[in-house]
Amino acid sequence: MHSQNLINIITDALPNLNKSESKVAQVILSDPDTATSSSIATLAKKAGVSEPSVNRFCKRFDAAGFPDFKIQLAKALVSGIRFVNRNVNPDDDVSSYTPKIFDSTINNLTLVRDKISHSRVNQVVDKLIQAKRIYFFGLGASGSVARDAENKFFRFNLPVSCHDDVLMQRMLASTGTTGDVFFIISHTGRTKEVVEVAEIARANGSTVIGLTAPNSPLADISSLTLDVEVPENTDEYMPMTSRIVHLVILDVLATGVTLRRGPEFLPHLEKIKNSLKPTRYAKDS
Amino acid sequence: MHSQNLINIITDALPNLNKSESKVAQVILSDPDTATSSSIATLAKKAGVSEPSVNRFCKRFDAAGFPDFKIQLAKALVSGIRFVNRNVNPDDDVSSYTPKIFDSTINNLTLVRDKISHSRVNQVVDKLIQAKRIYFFGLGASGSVARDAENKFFRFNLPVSCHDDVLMQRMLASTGTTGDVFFIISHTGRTKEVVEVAEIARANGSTVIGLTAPNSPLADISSLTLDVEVPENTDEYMPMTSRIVHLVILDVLATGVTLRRGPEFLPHLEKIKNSLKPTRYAKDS
DNA sequence: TTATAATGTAGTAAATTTACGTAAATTGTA
DNA sequence: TACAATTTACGTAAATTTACTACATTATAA
Repeated sequence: MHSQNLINIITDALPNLNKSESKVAQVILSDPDTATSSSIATLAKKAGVSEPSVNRFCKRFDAAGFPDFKIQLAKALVSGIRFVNRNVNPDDDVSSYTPKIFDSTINNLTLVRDKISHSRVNQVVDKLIQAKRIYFFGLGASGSVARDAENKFFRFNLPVSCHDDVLMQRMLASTGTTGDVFFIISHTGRTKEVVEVAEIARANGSTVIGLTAPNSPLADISSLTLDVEVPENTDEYMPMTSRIVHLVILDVLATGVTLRRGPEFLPHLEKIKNSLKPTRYAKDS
Repeated sequence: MHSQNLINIITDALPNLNKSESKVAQVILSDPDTATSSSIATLAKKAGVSEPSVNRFCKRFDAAGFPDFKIQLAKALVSGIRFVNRNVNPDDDVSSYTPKIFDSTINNLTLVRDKISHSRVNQVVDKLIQAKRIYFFGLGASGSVARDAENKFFRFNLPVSCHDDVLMQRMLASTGTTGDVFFIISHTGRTKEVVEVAEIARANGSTVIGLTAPNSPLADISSLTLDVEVPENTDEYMPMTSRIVHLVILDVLATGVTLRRGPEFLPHLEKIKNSLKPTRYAKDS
């Protein structure tokens, strides 16, 4: 587990803070970057509290004092959450919105990296290894995620397929049996058709793995879920980044499967890689 | 542009430093972590120089003073750890390989974020806005990227399609005309079929935009390229992350197009979003 | 009302920075 | 090469800023 980010720690502690402590917290969270270059006096004034209150605040979060706190804060900023809440504005130009979109994606990846359940990942890898067949299902944007997953998992010499057609999904789900794994990808986990397909699959004894939002109908019906909690889009210009988190999680799963297969499996992967060589121009042309 | 790592900067400057400056540098570099929690007096003593010398050293490296320097140093330490390529080892368990894969992806996104040419992005957005038709082409893993792009760009009320079939791509390229944009996605930029398709498209006067590796055959033949330089995979267990970088760049482009369309275009996007509502279970069920 | 926790005031200690002077190094000249 | 002249490097000490401590006051809860 990654050491929990100081900013997250403060955010989590927010409800349990005293009046003046929470004033300090708010000022720091609203602009952590300037906080790292402020003196204790400046910060105290901005928060409307006394200097010792700021100092006590720092000690509450396991810092030796104010300067030490600033250093921890600076570290926390680099490790991820400096990207918090930077919306794309209608009057942004390229050099504004480009890094914002990258940062938003990076931020979500960081959050999921620190939050994802390793034991759950392990369980899913177990299921995938034991599977007689794997189906990747997704609709809309999740359709291309499913397709990408197929492209990765066929390498394991397993019967793998992906489907973005609801009727096809229904039919396959109804013919599934124990040992078949239906890996269902959905951002919201609330699309009726998708949930129904999951129900059908489970009714037939198949394993359903949901890569989706926690506490969603799809998560409830799945045998096993990989929870992806990506904050809702804050503005209409910021693209949906859950797809990308899904892809990385599938990368993790594929790596998990590869590692379980052991080193004797590597030549097989190498063979697949080499099969593409003749289709390419040589590197030093 | 993001600044380079402070530790690298100091290391690079080492030969050009004064006697006492280099003493300070050595003490800092030998144990940067304790340096971040030392006072200027401690550090000066350890280096065998006066306190103002340490202060001057800090200012030489664009810090406001010693405390500011320590903060920059702390940041550099955190980002440095992540920048080291942490390979997946055959005996890694879940809690080892999971964060490594996330970090590798995050690193690549960070690199591209800092390197991508904003003017180039702008030019591509121009072309996409003016396009009479847009075709997204990709093979293999890039096929699902192309598909994702279609899913995003159809919202702009433009004739958009995606194709992962080489023959289809050839035929479409040969029927293209001025005003058509062929957006070709390729990790290596060296797949012969893909390069040939690009050649055909250009021969017919169409615009070819390459989202691919710089200096590759595809980049050479394209009208406009978005260079993605993702370091080669260092070990066989680490998945290819260029797909993900491609997706984020497409997010950036889509945002660019949306912004150019102006706020009067938002209701159209909203309409598309709302069209999906009836397919979903309500949020508070 | 009393006890306890929370916050602020004022003073103190520590740390950092500035100003200035001396020493060292560099450059130019004889 | 030797000897200024000039620049640069460095340290001392004082000034200033910053952070912390001890104690007083206010608010809160029992």
